[in-house]
Amino acid sequence: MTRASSRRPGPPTRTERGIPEATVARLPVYLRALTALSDSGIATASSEDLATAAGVNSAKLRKDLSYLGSYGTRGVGYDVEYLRYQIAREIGVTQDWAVVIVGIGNLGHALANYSGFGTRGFRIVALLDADPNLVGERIGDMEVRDFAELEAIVKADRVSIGVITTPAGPAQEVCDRLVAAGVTSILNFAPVVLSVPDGVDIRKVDLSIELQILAYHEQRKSGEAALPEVPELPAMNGLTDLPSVGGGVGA
Amino acid sequence: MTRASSRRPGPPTRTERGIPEATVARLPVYLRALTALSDSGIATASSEDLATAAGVNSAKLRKDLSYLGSYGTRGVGYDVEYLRYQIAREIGVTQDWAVVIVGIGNLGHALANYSGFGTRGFRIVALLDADPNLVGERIGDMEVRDFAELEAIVKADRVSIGVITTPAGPAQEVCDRLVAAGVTSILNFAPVVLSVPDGVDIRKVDLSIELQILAYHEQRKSGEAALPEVPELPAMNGLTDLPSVGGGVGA
DNA sequence: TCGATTTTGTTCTCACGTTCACAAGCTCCT
DNA sequence: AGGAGCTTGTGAACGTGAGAACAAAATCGA
Repeated sequence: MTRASSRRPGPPTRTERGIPEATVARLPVYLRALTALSDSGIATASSEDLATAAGVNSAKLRKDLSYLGSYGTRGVGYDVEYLRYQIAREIGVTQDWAVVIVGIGNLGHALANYSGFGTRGFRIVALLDADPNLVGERIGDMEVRDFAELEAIVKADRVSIGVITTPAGPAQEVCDRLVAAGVTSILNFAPVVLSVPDGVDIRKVDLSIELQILAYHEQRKSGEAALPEVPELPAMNGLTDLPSVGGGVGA
Repeated sequence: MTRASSRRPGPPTRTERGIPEATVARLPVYLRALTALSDSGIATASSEDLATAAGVNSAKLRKDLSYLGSYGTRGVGYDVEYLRYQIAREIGVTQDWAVVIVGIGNLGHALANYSGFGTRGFRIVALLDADPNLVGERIGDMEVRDFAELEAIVKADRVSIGVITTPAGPAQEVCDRLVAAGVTSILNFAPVVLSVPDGVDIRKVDLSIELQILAYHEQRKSGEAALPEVPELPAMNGLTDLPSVGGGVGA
């Protein structure tokens, strides 16, 4: 505890038992690669094999794994099953996490039907929507329940992860309700920036942002020097249809 | 060309007219924030206003925008409409990009119905699936067509972006066909690592990876020191059901 | 016209992430 | 037993990204 001040500047301040965020984001990829190897009956794999399967280079993979401990054998490689278990444990998917999905539109439907929810470790305990027309509908072996039941469900099932698949409009309110009910991790598919208090983790998945990033690079490829000629002032007149009331920064 | 060697070490080697990847990933967020401000009738906004709306800090926002040029006015802020146009142009969404979606399962359905496809700038020109039972089905104002028509469609509509929403199995083959047909940007929802030749951009959206990242942090919160006790060798015996044929690195 | 005030654009520094390269350590063969 | 041959784990160099801080430039009021 009091040794906190004695942290020497030697290594890049490897946080106490903390794994770099970039590494955390790759662990699930390694986990999937290991599962695939295991399913093929491969018992041992080198960092090179694993790296290829995971789509990264082997030095990065070895460094990532080194944050978890020394689970390999020099001159041999990694035991697939053993490493798989260690990574699963580190991520936390050896236990089950209860998940609620809020907003049963097209996307909510798709996620609800996602067989096995991608990977084991997650259990959908409720599908919620505020639309009375949707409540009661059966999806797979689940039934859509009223959003008003949120608090009871979160408490009863110890739900720690919420998935928001509502439109942008109600997303912040849904988020607030989730947090108030005790959910501490949120996966947001709505195209808005949600604000949450400290201690709540939030991740965002945004189709249109991904497409726009692709478009940027695409433009660089085909266009190269054929950019739209940098119009210093395009047809701005007439584009601003809105009255611009109260426009501005301060008042 | 020959000036390549004369690159001085002054700034962090700001790539020739190249925008840092981290900045590119944020530009769509700024674009959305600007659109929201514009819709509210705000005509001018400071970097602080914009940063709040976009969920970043203002220094980062200003630095990001500085890569595009000097589009603000000191002491005043940014003209919302003007900046919005400049960012849209830089990203490339002032033109229309033709998109095909391959794999019309639950997720493909959801994306096909996604009204306006999130943001303007993208036009779905075809929904493709290899399943004869799906071909012909109407979704919105589109009809599912046979995957075999891919090449013809890509050529006819100058499709540069492909979205893969198939299961993991056929994803790599679909990807290869897309690339062979001339698609140079791919958005992959299938839970596999796709390999593509140089010059083809690929981005991945993976629900189960996102959930696992959340689970990792969640475990840190509640568990803290209550990790599953680091079993050095768990119930490994019996877990490896598979014959382990040809298992190993070399042969 | 001039100074006060505001806000941008940029520089500098630090932290993080990636990659290289190699010593340490394991297995296998003789 | 001992050396040859691999493969891991890690130290060090390098590149990218984030944030603080400040000079430059614009507006506004007197």
